[in-house]
Amino acid sequence: MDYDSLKLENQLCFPLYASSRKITKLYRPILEPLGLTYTKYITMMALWEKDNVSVKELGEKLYLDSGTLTPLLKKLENQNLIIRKRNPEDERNLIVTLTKKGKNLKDEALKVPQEISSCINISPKDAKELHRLLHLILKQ
Amino acid sequence: MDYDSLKLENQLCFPLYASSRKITKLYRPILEPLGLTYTKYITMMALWEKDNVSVKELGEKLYLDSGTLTPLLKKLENQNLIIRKRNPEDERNLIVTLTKKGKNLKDEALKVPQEISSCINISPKDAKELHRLLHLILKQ
DNA sequence: TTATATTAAATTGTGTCCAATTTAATTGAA
DNA sequence: TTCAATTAAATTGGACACAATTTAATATAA
Repeated sequence: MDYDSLKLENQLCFPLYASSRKITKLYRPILEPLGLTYTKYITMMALWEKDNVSVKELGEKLYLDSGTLTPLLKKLENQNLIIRKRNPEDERNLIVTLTKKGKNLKDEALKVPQEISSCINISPKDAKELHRLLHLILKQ
Repeated sequence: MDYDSLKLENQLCFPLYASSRKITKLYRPILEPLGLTYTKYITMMALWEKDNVSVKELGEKLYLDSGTLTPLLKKLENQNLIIRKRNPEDERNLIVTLTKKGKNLKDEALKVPQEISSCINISPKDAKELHRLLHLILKQ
């Protein structure tokens, strides 16, 4: 019987899972002064790219559903970073809009990618290749 | 001002995080008939490779701490897959041992990697490269 | 020896994630 | 039209993750 396929070392998902958590952990102390968690941070990144979007659209971009986003967006609203408002054209849709404070946070956030990249030791070539492979999985 | 570093598309962590969750989601329905979650599954894989290990050793292998492992191991014990026992030589250590049922589950689990790999479309070459890059991050 | 330091698990509290269900609004077919 | 389907968020409940603290056992230095 061949049990090799059950060895941790031969898994692809396990290092994916472990390294994802490892890097999220790196973000924690860097984001904490901005009042953001990692999930809040990627949500803000999505909004900095495109404002006035529905929860559905945000969820598609972030690969998250309303079960995760609804409470998260409520917290961001409590922090006065966003406003949540129903779309008058179609009240089923909730539109998320950045506040002035939310927009201004972008400048403070500029240092985050810098600090992170100084923590992760990977060559530009490897980074590009990793990026390609991850999107390969994500896009199927 | 250059905001490109804040675009989701330019992140390395974001696709890592998103694809990790995506693949964990693939495991859910496959592991469910075995009574396992993904975290339980990797814990069992570690134990199938090496039995009679402490929580600390298990945590080092899985990159998890006692805050995650303690409740998880209690559940696995309730399922009669493992036994938890203090080491008489040093009562601080808790030793985790597979039961007969836990050992037998390995044969059932053999089909899991097969089913998963049929869901993920990646060439052997790309898989090998992805494996290398993830371990590069994990090992630093 | 004995008080202090260290170590290993367990506990506590917060923040996700997600499946499944519910609620409310809109669409569409008879 | 009108009632059944569809859609978008919100809610609920269960399972992690992890920082920080606590508890208990062991090691060590004065």
